[in-house]
Amino acid sequence: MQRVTIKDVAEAAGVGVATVSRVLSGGSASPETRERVLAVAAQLDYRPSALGRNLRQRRTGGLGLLLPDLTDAFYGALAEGVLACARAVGEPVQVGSTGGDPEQEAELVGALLEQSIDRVVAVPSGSQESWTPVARAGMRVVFADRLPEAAEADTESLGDLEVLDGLRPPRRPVEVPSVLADDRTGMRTAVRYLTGLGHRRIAYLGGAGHARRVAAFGEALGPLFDDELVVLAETSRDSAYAAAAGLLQSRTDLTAVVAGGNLLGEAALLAARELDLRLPKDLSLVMYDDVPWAELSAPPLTVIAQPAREIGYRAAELALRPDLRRARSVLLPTELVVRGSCAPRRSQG
Amino acid sequence: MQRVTIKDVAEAAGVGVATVSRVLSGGSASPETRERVLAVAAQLDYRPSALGRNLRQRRTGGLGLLLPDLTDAFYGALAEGVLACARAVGEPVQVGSTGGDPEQEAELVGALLEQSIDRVVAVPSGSQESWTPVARAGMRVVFADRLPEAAEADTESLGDLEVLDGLRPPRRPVEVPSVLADDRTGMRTAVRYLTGLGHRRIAYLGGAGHARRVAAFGEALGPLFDDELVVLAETSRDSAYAAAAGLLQSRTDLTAVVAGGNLLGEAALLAARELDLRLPKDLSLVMYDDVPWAELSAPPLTVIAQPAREIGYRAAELALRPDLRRARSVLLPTELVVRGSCAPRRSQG
DNA sequence: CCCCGGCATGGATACGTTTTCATGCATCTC
DNA sequence: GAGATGCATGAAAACGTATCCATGCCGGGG
Repeated sequence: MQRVTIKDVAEAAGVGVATVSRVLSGGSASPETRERVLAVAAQLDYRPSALGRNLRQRRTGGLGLLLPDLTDAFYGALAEGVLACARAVGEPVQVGSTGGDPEQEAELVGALLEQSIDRVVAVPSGSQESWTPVARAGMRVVFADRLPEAAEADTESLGDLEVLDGLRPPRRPVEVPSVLADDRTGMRTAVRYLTGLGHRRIAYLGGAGHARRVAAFGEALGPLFDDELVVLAETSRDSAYAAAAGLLQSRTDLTAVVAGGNLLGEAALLAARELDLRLPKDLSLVMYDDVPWAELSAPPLTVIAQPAREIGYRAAELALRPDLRRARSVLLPTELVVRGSCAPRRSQG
Repeated sequence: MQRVTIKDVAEAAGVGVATVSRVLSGGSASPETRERVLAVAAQLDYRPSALGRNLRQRRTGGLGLLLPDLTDAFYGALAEGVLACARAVGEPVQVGSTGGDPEQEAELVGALLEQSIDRVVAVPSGSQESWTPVARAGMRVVFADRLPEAAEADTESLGDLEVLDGLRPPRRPVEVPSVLADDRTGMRTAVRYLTGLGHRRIAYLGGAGHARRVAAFGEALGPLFDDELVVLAETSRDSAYAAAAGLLQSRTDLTAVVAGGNLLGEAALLAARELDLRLPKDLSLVMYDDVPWAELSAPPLTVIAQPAREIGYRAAELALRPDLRRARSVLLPTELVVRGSCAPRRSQG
């Protein structure tokens, strides 16, 4: 199983390897030479080896994609978007599933580094501090769906920062472009919808990395906000269920829940059923992500639709297209799709 | 942004590059040298470049994964299995989504070839004829979930084959291992369950590449089989819905449907609702794939559960682990999970 | 004492490509 | 017509690694 190399083509065509390379990569060559080389290459079924090219150019083409969980329909759709864009520009994509674990994420980033893959779209699980170095190291990162959160204010690390600031001029922060759904208005729409139905005790059932949404939730609720009604789960169905069950069980006064993802919506539905809470009579539910089954569940779910596929596509575009080099971040609109899982708050009793 | 190379490490440690390479890849070296090299490498934060290694070894590590659609929960879970196994052995995986289109699949295989990635797990969309050459070319292929189908008997290509057979001794077929769910017993269980409930007109709503399932369906149904009650859709939600709607609309005599995948189940549910068919009173439905929402839909769906994640994991194992080189194919059990979408056939009326 | 085997080591080579640079030829300009 | 300009072309270098092979050292056996 000998591979046909550029050298073989060159010999067969009676030209130098440089000429073959030029012809194949669009450089200049005389028409007759070009034609001959192309003919020979086609006849030998020559395929340039990405290995040689990559080594020479000190970089691997292609795109890394890091996300928490392909089992989550939202990320599945997002991934499809990324793949679609990558295919459009002819780049391969290497996928890693982090399980929401910063350590695994770091490992996967390391693997990309090792492969000299220098473009990545990521749904980040790690902290901002863990991403800054990789962006600064020259990797072209695009965040999708959410931004990494600052590590919790650790006095020691703060001290470090101050020392560093004293020694060197403050480094300008690395600009990492991102493609996000507009959580602010999305959340506001949902919350207003619920408050409009008379709900006052509204909970947010979220996941790790939902700081922005929680903030938006708080902002939208205003004085009604009660931080005990915000529950964050890990990136797993079990954890989501535990969080949902815990929330519904401990806070019997709440009348509405916003689930920050389709896994969390699933969990809420399951937990509610377990506790014999009827939707929408006993509990109103708004779920993030307009997954196909939202329409099929009992009751059909009112959802905040995010353009998952487009988020992925745009993010990949930002990462791959050189003409978007200096591109800024993108905020995509969401849409409240009203179905049957919300009802006016029934009078106490 | 200069990369630290093995040469840098060698110089810093005062040894030759060969020694560094040996130490890092487990070759023999004196203990003190080894220690020094490792220390220097760690201190310089040296990461071997996959580029150099790959070129030298004329092969890229890693695994290709080709499947029809990441939006399909079944393939999402399968992909998670593949990724889990790959991570366990430290190999990156390159994912391509074919959309069920043989042409795109071929293109993606080409991309893998170009990258010198020589191991792939595939949910094949192309014909057997399109896969044989790639397996024969030395790529280590493992089929997951289904096998490629023989191209439809085309007289011309048959002629070609005969000519070739005349010229050379028949080539032994390439053994491509596979990891499949046991469609035969799975389907039989489902069909028996439905016939046991009194159903006689049972349809199979399948997708492309479901030849094996159709065969199993026919076998299980025996004399009740009616090939007009087998409908195959393309790999898309639209196509699935069209097929489902067409089936339910044209064959009002049928009382039960087996949907060959969760997308098809979705479609059947949607179409039934559109036609005001109530489940399970007017129509019984068994769906392949125990997706999380099966429990949440109205009614909860009776499903044939396939171990999607394990299928992926085992397939990746077969592709990646060298000690399984001569491994044969694997058949994994399915399970009928009875919920609420099937009922006894109501007496004609 | 000498030779030989074993082992640690480093130099050199090859992997397949792109790109730089020099060369040669032809055409254009004054 | 001579020098200048342009273009097509090929030789060679470089990318970072693994491996072959030769070298030198050591110790043990004859």
